[in-house]
Amino acid sequence: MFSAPKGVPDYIPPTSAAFLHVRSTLTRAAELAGYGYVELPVFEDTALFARGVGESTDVVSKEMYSFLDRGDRSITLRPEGTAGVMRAVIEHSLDRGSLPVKLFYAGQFFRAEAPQAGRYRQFHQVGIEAIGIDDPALDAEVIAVGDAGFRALGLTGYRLEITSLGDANCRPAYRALLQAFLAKLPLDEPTRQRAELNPLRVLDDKRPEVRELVAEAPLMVDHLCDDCRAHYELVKAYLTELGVKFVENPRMVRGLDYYTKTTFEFVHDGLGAQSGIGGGGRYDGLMAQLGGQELSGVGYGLGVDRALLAAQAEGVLPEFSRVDVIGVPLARPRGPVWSRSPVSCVPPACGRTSSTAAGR
RNA sequence: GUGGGUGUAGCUCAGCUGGCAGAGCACUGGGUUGUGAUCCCAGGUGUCGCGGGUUCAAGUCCCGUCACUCACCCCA
Repeated sequence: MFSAPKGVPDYIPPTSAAFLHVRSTLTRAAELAGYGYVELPVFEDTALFARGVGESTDVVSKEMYSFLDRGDRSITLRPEGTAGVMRAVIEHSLDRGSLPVKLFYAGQFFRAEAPQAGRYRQFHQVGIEAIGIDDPALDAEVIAVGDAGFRALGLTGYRLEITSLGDANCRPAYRALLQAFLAKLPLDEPTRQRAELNPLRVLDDKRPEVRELVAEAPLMVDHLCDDCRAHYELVKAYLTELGVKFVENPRMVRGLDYYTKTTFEFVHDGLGAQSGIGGGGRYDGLMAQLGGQELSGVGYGLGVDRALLAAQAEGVLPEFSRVDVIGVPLARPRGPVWSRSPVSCVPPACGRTSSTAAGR
């Protein structure tokens, strides 16, 4: 007997109806905000992700599904959406029209991780990208659209965390400062290596003893350059203006290298260890890095699978009825019976009769 | 990759200290009924994950193995 590959979910009735509901609710929020749909390939040139996401990230270094195609080209099943959207924008010169370019997508993504509650090897995201405008108002808009999607689902048990990661001006100096701080701490070897590769991640350590050690560590938000600081302050002001509630989390970590300035995450506590139901941020250097113009961008990815789990945990999903009408035969149907009814309808099945019909 | 938990009917699960495999739901057939609803009767429900071992006797105890799962890690 066959079974689905490890870590890959099947959505079957009745849960599949809820899955569609969640996905369409999240995409609807993007449509309502004026974003245009892009349908992009599920696999791309491996180098696109390596360069876009960052060679040193876990996603690229050990979680990609890569293979050689028949022409010996290295192909990778997409682990995230932004790099592919940037590629398409550049390839089709969308960035040469009016800015910002506003796009959304929905689909499957793949990461070869150990499966866990809310973490799958094939998972589903709905994402948006807004490209070409530096204005912090755009950051606030993107965040608000994501928040609106979750709210439309009926979710209330999540919080929005935001912070700023600085940019090429201020982050390198901060990073050196943090590494110098961490080097003086009595950390175990794996953590020491993490401090070397991605020092921010150490700030996010779950172990209480480590949290205590890094309690006094310098934070990026205290070392932002003037430009980044002003940007961050405006994002917060705009969010407040939009009525979007948020909390600042200066220790937030994102898994992709391209983020600059604003980053954010939607966190839900009802899912188990994998609490992020969506996240995103600004990525000002990415377009240029992938061979496009020097254009900024900001976007998010929302986890459909996790949003579904969250909605189930909160009990906010509507009842999904597969059919509105059931046809009952009074005599044995003698051929195919198919209803053209505008309501969903189960006609009497061939080869079956009710005991009533059979008895008369 | 490293730990913990769980593998028994199609599904959800009982099975206490070794002693003949069980319940509910679902399913099939029949009966009642102007529903394929409800109710009643009858019935498949099974390599007890797999392989060894201990024992007169293993679903139960021991070893191994595989799968699933949760957690670390990482993240949507």
